[in-house]
Amino acid sequence: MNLPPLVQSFVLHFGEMGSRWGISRTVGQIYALLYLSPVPLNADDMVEKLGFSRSNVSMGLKELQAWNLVRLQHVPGDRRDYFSTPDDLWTIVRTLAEERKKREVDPTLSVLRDLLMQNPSSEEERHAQARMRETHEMIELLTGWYDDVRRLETERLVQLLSLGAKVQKILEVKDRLFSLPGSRGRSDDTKERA
Amino acid sequence: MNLPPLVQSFVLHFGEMGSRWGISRTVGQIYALLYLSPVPLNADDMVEKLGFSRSNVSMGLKELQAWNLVRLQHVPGDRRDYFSTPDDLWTIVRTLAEERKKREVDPTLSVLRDLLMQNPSSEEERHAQARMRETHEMIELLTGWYDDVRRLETERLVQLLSLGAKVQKILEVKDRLFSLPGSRGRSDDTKERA
DNA sequence: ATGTAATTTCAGAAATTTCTGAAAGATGGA
DNA sequence: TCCATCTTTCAGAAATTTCTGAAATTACAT
Repeated sequence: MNLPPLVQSFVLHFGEMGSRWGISRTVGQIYALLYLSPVPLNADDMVEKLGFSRSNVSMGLKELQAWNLVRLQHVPGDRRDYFSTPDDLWTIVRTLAEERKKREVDPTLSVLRDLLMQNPSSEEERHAQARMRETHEMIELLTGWYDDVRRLETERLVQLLSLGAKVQKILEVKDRLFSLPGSRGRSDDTKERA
Repeated sequence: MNLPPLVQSFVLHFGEMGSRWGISRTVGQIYALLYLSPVPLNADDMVEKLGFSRSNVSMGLKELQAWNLVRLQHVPGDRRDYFSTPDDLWTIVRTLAEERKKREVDPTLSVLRDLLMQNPSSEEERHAQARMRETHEMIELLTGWYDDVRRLETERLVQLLSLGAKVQKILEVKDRLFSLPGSRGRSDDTKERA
């Protein structure tokens, strides 16, 4: 591996982390390298810096493209493909969330919906289905929230995240101000979503 | 595999999903089985229902215990170990988040902090460090938020999630009500966190 | 203590995933 | 067109992960 020490440590760490996620060590390293690079890199650059085979780099780049995580560009007068990551880290995070949802959450939701349609033919299956219904509801709640916040502009999103649980306080104020006495002040909020 | 069809489909699906996460197919299946089961199960039950070796089940249970995802219990007059998942799905989700943070995020933060302490010895390293700083900040923002909301009672958390991006609207109202003219109304919100 | 039932460990087998080199396929001049 | 350069594909090699059976360990009852 042919990299400045700081870069190398980062690249190695992300390789390891990569394998805890769905991606391979190689792909993790390629991405880390691109992420830190001040300029776009071509496949041979990566071969040279990371020290694995040309074909492995090719595979890795293909996978990163499937994840929408890299941009392919061209340098004038050079017909090799150059790759880079988006400059804005938020763009990367959003893409990551989107793609993971597509690969992991959506298929699960679809399986759950399918199983919930079927008729339980025993007490055991009835209980299992109840559990699945619960699971389905939680995932819908979570993805519903995600679907909402991903539409926010980054600045707004950051603001919201910085606030953390303090939103809670503001909600309480709002409840006190606008709810009818006796009401919990939630009905209209929760319904509107649908 | 010796399971009612509904249960089997669910178990198989979670086995596959499991391998997209850090856990093996086996572990995923064991957990899915426990999750759907109306009663606690012992290791032999699992061997019988899932059809893999006793030792594999033992390993799987050990891993699930390391993740804090199962409860070990005993039935009177039987000295085998029985396992179950928490009844409350939120408890499971919270544990999952906690453990994943511990395994994935915390080590990354620590590597980043370490690398940010070091002196860049080239323009390339300087640029890389800037990128790492950005990364570090984003992770801190995200985990800060997480740290905040995980303390909420479940009911409050659900309320917050149901609200989705509509909090934004309420914040705008609050800004209009309480900000000095010309101020963006953010300074106190963001500072208070520290 | 001794025996029995249950659990864990662990070395190697089996399966899966990752990686490579060689060959095939593109692409863009001359 | 042909040639040079770059990229992709793919079959098998290498590495890693998962799984098993046998042996070791633990825990409890007599």
